[in-house]
Amino acid sequence: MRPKDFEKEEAIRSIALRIIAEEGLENLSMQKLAKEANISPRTIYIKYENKEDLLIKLFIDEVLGNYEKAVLEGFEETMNFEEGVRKIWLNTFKYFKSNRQSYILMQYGKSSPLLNKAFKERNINEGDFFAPVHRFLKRNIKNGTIKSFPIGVLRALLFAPLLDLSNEYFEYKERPKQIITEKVLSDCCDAIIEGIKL
Amino acid sequence: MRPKDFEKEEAIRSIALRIIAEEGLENLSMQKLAKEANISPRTIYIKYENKEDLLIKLFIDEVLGNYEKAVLEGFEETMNFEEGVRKIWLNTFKYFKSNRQSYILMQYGKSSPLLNKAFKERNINEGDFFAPVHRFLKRNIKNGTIKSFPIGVLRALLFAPLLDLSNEYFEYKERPKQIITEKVLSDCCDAIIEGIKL
DNA sequence: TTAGTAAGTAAACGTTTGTTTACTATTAAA
DNA sequence: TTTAATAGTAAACAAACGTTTACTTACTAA
Repeated sequence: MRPKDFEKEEAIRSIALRIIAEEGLENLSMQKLAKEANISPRTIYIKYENKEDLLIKLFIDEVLGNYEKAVLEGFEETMNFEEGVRKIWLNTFKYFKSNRQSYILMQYGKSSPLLNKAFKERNINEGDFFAPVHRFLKRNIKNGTIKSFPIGVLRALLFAPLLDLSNEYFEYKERPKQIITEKVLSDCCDAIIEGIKL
Repeated sequence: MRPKDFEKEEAIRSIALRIIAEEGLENLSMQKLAKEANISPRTIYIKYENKEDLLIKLFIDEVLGNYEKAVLEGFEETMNFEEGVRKIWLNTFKYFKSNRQSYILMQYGKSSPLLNKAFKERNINEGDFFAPVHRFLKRNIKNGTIKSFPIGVLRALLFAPLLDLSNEYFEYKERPKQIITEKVLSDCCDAIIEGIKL
């Protein structure tokens, strides 16, 4: 049996992500994707059932998976609250900083009816990702270290501004005076921690 | 001269928004839009140059415009810091609560290459929206009421969690126990204000 | 009352869409 | 060296795409 060519599989994924991020999902077609990857359209259908299947697997495996891995690098749920939150903040910002594609796809995931549908069908909920962070937060509530908000609310308060800050970084990237310096980022993190601690 | 039928114009806009929010931008076609609005495709081209023009005007006028109006209702830039921030929080949440479509389109706007391109071409920047809020924030920095972050950073810290909280509200809407109660929302607002005040 | 004009329609334009058919290439196992 | 099976290709399919052409309708100003 002829073995799969994993280089082709990788090409399909990376080129698809590039087109979505740079030209928008509405401009991703199977034929365009095949052409840019130098393969026949049929080859995509060997690896994915159809376009919807491709998009969903792309998002769950590549976007969410890589994001989670980058964010949790070096994070231990036994860290103290300040240390843990700061670690996640720096990891997240570092990841998006060198990876604008992921930022765009992440935002896209929040609004896409297709992906929301897929998540419901597969019974995937947000708690399945970042489980160590959730346990970390729960422990710190029990400890009495932080205010007792529902997990989803804590996640919003602690990490939602990060996506906007990453975007702010891109907006001003070409300008002479960088706005999101390490100091600003660190001060932001402090401000948020301050408001959430008991 | 035969006058424009404004009901048709309104139908085009509201149906287009519905399709984008419920089925995704990739499923909005001019023919589908015309069919659902009970008009000829040609009629859309009387009111908009092409599909891109329709999408951009739709987003700037309907989505951003209505959002700004709802958020600023009853807000005065002379309010004191806590009062002003709380007003915006409650307005925003109330708006998204009864208007999930806008939430989805708002998120879409953040990721869409098409809209980002349009903003650059037209020299629209975020400062053009919510000017009263920006002046309000600047005054409170000068006052020494709050920490001296760049405006874009303050905006992220103060208002970014709101979008996620609105989504959290939807996620749990059908469940017996509501998570985002008025009390939780108010406590969140307090926590953020606490971290930002000097 | 009528002439002029923009609004609107029905139907079609050439392209591109997602996907499939019919075929060839490449490899592991027998 | 042959066999069986999957990977991959080139070309095509009907359907849908954005947009336009040719025409009709409805109203205003003269």
